Amino acid sequence: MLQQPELIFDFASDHFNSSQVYLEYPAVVVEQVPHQHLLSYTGLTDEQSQTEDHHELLKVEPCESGEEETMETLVAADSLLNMDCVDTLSLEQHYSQAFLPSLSDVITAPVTQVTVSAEGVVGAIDQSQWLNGERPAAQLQSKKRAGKKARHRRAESPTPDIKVKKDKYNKGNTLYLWQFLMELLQDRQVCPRYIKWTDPQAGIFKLVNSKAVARLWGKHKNKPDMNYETMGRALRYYYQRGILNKVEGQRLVYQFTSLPEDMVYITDGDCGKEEEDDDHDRSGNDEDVC
DNA sequence: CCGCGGAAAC
DNA sequence: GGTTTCCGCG
Repeated sequence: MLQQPELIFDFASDHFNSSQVYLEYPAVVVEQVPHQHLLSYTGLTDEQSQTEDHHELLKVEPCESGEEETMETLVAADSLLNMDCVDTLSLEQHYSQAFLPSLSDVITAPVTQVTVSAEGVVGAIDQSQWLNGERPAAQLQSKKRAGKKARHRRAESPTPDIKVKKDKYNKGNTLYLWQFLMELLQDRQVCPRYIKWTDPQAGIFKLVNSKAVARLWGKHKNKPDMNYETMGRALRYYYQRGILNKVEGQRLVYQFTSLPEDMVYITDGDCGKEEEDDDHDRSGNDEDVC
């Protein structure tokens, strides 16, 4: 019934260990980062370094029936996306570098509408990598998790130690736009509402509320003037990089050329349903969307 | 409003 | 390098 916070922490730290190496250092402050929210994106200083704003914004109203995208919901969703909860933190780890070979392969696989993901499940840590393929794949990864065994003490020390990771991948909070969109696609706060799959298995999604998505993106990047026109340009650059395709004829509809191994798909018909393979007792945080 | 890609800045 | 910003055009 109750979930042990220790487990969660263990999960988180273990997770980090598997792909990151930057938490070896004792408590060295490499550099001061001006913005706290930027810091918290690193996922290490999360619990302590939350700003007050986020505390309020965190408690999101389950589901506002209003179709209008209010600023509150947007911000709240954003904060939920980027920090504060372990689940989303672990999500970032999913976006290492690899891609699936191709979507056609995925389609042939007996994939159901709902794919189980490792988030929140202690023990399913190792599937934080994507299947590797031979896309243009601007990024290639040889092997992450070398024999590094950093053990991470997650104690509530009153001294907020600031760590800045200097990894080759994903410096700081640098979620790429395509990663960010995938996060959105897996977040019930925004998925059916602002962005949604139209054909999950084909990687086709629609920016139902382009304005809202752009605003979330702008918030993430700290670009208050972000809009769909600008974000769309970035999206269009993905064409030539083989990350995205445009679904022509359908406005606001794009397609990922490849998908992560353990994407959690949220579809319309799947509103109140949770996707869980095990029937573990769910802690009482169930709040259904819609 | 959406979509496109060149160009340049960041 | 990955956008961001701006633009002319469709």
